[in-house]
Amino acid sequence: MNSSRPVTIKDIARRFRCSPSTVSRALNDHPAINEDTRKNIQEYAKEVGYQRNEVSLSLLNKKTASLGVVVPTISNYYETAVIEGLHTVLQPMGYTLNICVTNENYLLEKEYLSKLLSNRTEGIFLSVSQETYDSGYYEHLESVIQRKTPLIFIDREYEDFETSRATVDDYHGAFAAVEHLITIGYKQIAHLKGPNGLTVSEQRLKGYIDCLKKYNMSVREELIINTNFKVESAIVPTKRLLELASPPDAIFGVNDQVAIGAMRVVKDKGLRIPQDVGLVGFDNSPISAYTFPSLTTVSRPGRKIGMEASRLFLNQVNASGDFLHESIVLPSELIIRESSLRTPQA
Amino acid sequence: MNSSRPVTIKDIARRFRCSPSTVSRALNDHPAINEDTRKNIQEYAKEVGYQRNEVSLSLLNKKTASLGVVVPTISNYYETAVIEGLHTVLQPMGYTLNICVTNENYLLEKEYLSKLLSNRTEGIFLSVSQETYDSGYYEHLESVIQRKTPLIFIDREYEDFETSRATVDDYHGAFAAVEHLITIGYKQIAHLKGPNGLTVSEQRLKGYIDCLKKYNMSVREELIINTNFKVESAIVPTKRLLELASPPDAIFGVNDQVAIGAMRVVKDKGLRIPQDVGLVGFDNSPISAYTFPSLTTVSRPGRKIGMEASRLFLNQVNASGDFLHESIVLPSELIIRESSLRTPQA
DNA sequence: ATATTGAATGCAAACGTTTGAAAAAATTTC
DNA sequence: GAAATTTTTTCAAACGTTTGCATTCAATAT
Repeated sequence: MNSSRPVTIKDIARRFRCSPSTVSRALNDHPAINEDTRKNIQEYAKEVGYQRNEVSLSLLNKKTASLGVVVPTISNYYETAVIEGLHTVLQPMGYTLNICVTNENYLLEKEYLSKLLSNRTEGIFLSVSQETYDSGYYEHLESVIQRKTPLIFIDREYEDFETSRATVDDYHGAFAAVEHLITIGYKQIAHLKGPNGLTVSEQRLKGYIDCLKKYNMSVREELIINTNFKVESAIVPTKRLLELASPPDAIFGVNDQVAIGAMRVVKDKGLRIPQDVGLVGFDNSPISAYTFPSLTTVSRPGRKIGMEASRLFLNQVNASGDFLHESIVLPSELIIRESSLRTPQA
Repeated sequence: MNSSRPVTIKDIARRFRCSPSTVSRALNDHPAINEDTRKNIQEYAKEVGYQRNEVSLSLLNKKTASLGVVVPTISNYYETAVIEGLHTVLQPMGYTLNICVTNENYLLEKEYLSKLLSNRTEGIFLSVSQETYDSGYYEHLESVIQRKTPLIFIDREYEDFETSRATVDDYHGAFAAVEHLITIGYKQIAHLKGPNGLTVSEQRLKGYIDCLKKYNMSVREELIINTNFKVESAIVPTKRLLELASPPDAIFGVNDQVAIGAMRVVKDKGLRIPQDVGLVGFDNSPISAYTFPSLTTVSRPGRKIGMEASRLFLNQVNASGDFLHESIVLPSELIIRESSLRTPQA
């Protein structure tokens, strides 16, 4: 070991032959401290690089000013946008964000939550992992609730859980996307859906199906294929779609990544976008505006979600006595670009 | 306030009319504890949801098992890959990663470092922000050094700083990219460079220039234009390039985002890739394999960097006495795809 | 019956800081 | 010059946990 012990208030007290209390007060500009004493101590502290041990303070005050952000991944545009939003509101308030990436893994999520509680985190923002969703376990959430640590769901959620949540209206976003394709004149619309069980996947699927139904279009099972949100997971499914006897003339991807993967396959096949195949994604990731053709997509206000989630957290912290949990649903917005803009056909 | 006080070891002791020590030992399976006592206490603890207060332990043991990861952004593939690599090695060892995003902001970086030190973080992985780079300030780093907290530079670095570092060989990656373009037969190679001052920008620029020189090709100032790594920042520069009297027949982008932006502009102009304009990016981001045409790029081993950085940290922690700082430079690898593969021309 | 052993538990200090109350020191007042 | 007042400093407890050492109590050996 080569780490020298950090200098403490006691060290300084010894140096000045005074009590730790005096040093503490001097450093905190307490009025009842002699001006000279204060100056000397502050100077010396600076000189030796004294830095308050926040750990001890946390213990004393039972306040850690740290918040947990538990997400399945940080390699998506949306997740990083949410984190940015949380950051924007909470960092200036002195909170530290402890970002935990679960990789869609239940055990890891559980471990992180337990660790956050042990570390006396003051609040947790959670987007549950896919495994958690699949397994249906939620005891690890119970312990958060039991501790009365504010728990805010972001994005994905357990329907039947008593907490605040900030989510995007995936359903209407998907609905609008499909409605747009229909309006343009596409007849056979496929959906590259997300993993089963996740709210986002299911809501978008539902929007897709309901919209087809509204317009009296048949819902063909073979036009709905699973992906895992990643670009490469769209390749095989899209190929399968295009090889169908009656292939789709439009594809609605569960996110931009998947839509971009599909775009590649469609072009490889020699088909034109949007003339032969229309394409819509989801997320409005930065790159979607610069693909060729640019990608029609549904914008999710990630930053805003982060900021709203922060607000929900703060509400709960400031609430006296009983607190009613809030659900915020932000609208998503269709962004029409080239990939779906062929001249409308009846 | 509605948060009920978490149950402590003292609470349990009171309940069993025994001392806190006994409870502590019982919970930790200390051998000198009566089997019945142990079982009763453990059961009760579970029942009331006791969870060890790690804050107090941190104070007692002077160990926080938390590490700081300070990065300018998490919205790039590379950065998230690095974090994933750190995570892979350090999470299983019980370390918590505290991810701090500086948004390229010097003051924020400074604040984060100071906070991490105050929280007695046991090590810091740092990719300095652009502002820090520009300003040339580094007092905030001095305090880390002074504290003998292990500091590992990832990616960007201060050349003249006494620490360990894990970086990618940007220079040779860029060199290889440009050499490849030259070999294929491109004659006028432009470079969309990164922000001034950053090691990655400068190293790639240097690789580009040195390679041109090696092949006796002129370095045309007007073919080198700045971007900020983001896709949209490539649009105007690329347009300018293509409108030159003697436009480039190939473009080397400082990263994939920029290259993809350029790709869009080139195609909008009606030029073909790779026939009319060759294109190479940097990062091997997932999407680069699926653009149309797919993007030739230089792969940066982000995950590996994270893992190597972890190793450097662990070395330093386990070192007895004086520790010699290490510099690890991992090779980057040229990934040849469609965007540069026209049939070679002399 | 007493000494010896062994098992089980308790005591007290420690980690670094803050803070109300008490004490000490310096200053003012009469 | 003593009392009253004000200024400055110290004391002690608290936050929750662990741990070396001391203690207690019962069982065994002499």
